[in-house]
Amino acid sequence: MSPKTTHDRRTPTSGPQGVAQQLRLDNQLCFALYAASGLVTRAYRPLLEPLGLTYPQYLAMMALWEKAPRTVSDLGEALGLDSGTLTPLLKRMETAGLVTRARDRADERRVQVDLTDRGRHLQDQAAGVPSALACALDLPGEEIVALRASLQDLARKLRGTGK
Amino acid sequence: MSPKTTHDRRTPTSGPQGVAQQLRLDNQLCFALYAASGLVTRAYRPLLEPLGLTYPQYLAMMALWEKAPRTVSDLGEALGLDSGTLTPLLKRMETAGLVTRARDRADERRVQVDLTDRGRHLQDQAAGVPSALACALDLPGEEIVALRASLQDLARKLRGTGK
DNA sequence: CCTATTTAGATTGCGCACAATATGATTGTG
DNA sequence: CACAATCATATTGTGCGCAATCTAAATAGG
Repeated sequence: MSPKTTHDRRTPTSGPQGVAQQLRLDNQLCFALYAASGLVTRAYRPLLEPLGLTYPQYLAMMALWEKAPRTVSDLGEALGLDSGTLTPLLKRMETAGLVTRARDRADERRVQVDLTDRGRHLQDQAAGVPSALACALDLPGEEIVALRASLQDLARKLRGTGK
Repeated sequence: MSPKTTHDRRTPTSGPQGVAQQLRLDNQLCFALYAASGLVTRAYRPLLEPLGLTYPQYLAMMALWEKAPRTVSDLGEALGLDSGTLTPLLKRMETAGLVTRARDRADERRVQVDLTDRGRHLQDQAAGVPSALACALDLPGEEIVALRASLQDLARKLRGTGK
């Protein structure tokens, strides 16, 4: 939290017309990120609908396929979501028969989320999803790697300042 | 995490360990995008709160600062949002005194959204937001440009397949 | 003209997403 | 042991975001 910031003098776009230019949607990295993220979620929808999953649920399943059982907060840390989002999401997945939720015997504050057989089995059906989407993205492999690295770099920096 | 490829198993683009490896969160460009987008929205929150705006509302204001009045669908096209999202969002902004919504006299199906004086004035107060966030991102200018270009490229490709 | 189709928004219902708050379990301290 | 502080999760309220559906206005075709 810097008290007074004077960083608006360093860009070549500052000045009388600078502000309006900076506030243009097309010039904003952040809007490009927002728009691309929404488009990707939409692109997943038809692929995930046969599996009965939404995109955030699919991400939660991926986290569980990597490691289960795990606690709600562990899952939240992996996904960058809090309990206010995860609790209802996991309840829906429990209703769908994909996961179980049970209080940890050793520490009753925790809830252990585990996969059901059906949830585990879903991984086989999801096997084709990443490549199907990669196909829709139609980006060269190097660019995917570079883009992912840039985004992870950005995320790392924001995580530092955020919390 | 060596990017070395081994034998193909079932999928055409299988990675080092096959399906399980492809379904790892960290290997997914899409999750990197999802996570980064959420982090950026969170990073904007404290900057926009003094202006009384949420992040999507801020994007809508930017679109209106570029051109106003404009119709709901025109705004929706610029932002990649539909009327189900925009109608309540614009109503909240109307309640906040930032915009007006009025049926087009010439074509009563359309609703023209325009800025109020207060809405126009807000642009001055928002002038420091992009640079403050750029500061938080802490990315070299070239990388921002490259990242934005990659995201826009990706968005263009997805827009083609989506609709 | 007069109906049929198309178009622009609004509405409804569901699912994230998060801040603020509440609840109950565990840990720390005297 | 008491009891305050902390911790993990749940709940509540607000705001996106979209599919499906509805309404009214504009346009097309006969």
